[in-house]
Amino acid sequence: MATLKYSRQRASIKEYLMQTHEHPTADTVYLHVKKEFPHISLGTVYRNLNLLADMGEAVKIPTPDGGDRFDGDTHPHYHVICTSCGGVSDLMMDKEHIRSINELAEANFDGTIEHHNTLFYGTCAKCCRNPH
Amino acid sequence: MATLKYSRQRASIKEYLMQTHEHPTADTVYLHVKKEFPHISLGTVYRNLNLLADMGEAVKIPTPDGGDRFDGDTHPHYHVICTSCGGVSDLMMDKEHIRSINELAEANFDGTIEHHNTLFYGTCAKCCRNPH
DNA sequence: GTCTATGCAAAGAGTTTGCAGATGT
DNA sequence: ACATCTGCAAACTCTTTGCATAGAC
Repeated sequence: MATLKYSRQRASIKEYLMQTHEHPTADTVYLHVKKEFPHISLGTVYRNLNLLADMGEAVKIPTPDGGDRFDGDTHPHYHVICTSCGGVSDLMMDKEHIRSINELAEANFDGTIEHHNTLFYGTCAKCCRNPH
Repeated sequence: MATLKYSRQRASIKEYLMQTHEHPTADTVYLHVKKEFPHISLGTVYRNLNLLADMGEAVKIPTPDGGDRFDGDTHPHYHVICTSCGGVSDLMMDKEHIRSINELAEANFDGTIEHHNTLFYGTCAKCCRNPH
C-alpha cells in the first residue's frame, strides 16, 4: 500500500474546503489555490480532491449538470440546489431521519439498502427573500 | 416554436425504452437501435433521448460514475444501484411517501423544497440470493 | 416546398493519466 | 536514497453541435 506523503498543495486544498461553504467545483478550487501556488495544475487539484474524498476527508457531490462539487464538511448532510440562483446550500438532518429514509426505502424494495444520495431542488433563503 | 416531426429512429428509441427494464446508457440504446438502423449515429440517439426527456416521455437518471442512464417509465420512482453487480433496479414508493421526504427536508431547511432526486445504494434481490 | 431530423465528423466540457523532475520522509 | 507528489500536456469519456442531405407534412 502506498504511504501518503504530505504536500503543501493538498494541505491548501483541504484547508480551503474546510473553510468555505461554497461547495466549489474542481475548477473553483483550482482558481483559489492558484493564488497561493501560481503553478499548480488542474491535474494536481483533481488528484488531491479524489484523494481527500477517498480518505473520507471531503465529500464529492455529483450534480446532474456540469462538474461535480466538493464539500469539506464530512458530517452526513444533504444539499439543495436553488432553482433560482443555481447555488448549493446545506441541509442538515438528524441521523435518525436519514436512517428513516433508508428504512422507508428498504420496506419498498426486494433487497437491502445501505445508504443513499439525495439532491434536493428548491429555493434558497436568499432567493425566497429577494425574488427577482 | 419548433413543431415535432415523426421519425422512425425516435419511435424505435422510445419503444426500446418503454419495453426494457435495464435502465440503459445512451451507448446501450445506440447499440440496440443500431440493429434496426445500422447507420444511426450516436448524436441522433442523444438528441432523441434528450427530446424524450424534455417532453416527459422518458427520465434521465444521472449517476455519479460514467454516463447517465435512461428510463422509459415516467411514473415517479427511485432507483437502487447494486453495490455488488452495479445494476440499476427500480424502487417504487407511494406518492405520499415521496412527498413526506420533501416535507421532512423542508422542515430542516430555511427555504422551500420543490422536489428531489435520490439514488439508493444497496444489494439487489438477485445478489442477495447469490452472494459471490 | 418548407421545415425538421438525420448522419457524420468535429468540437466541447470535465476528468484522468504518463512521464520527467521536484519534494517529503 | 527512495517513494510519493507535482506540473505539464496529451489522452480519454461522455455529450453536444454545425452542416449538408434525407425525410415528414
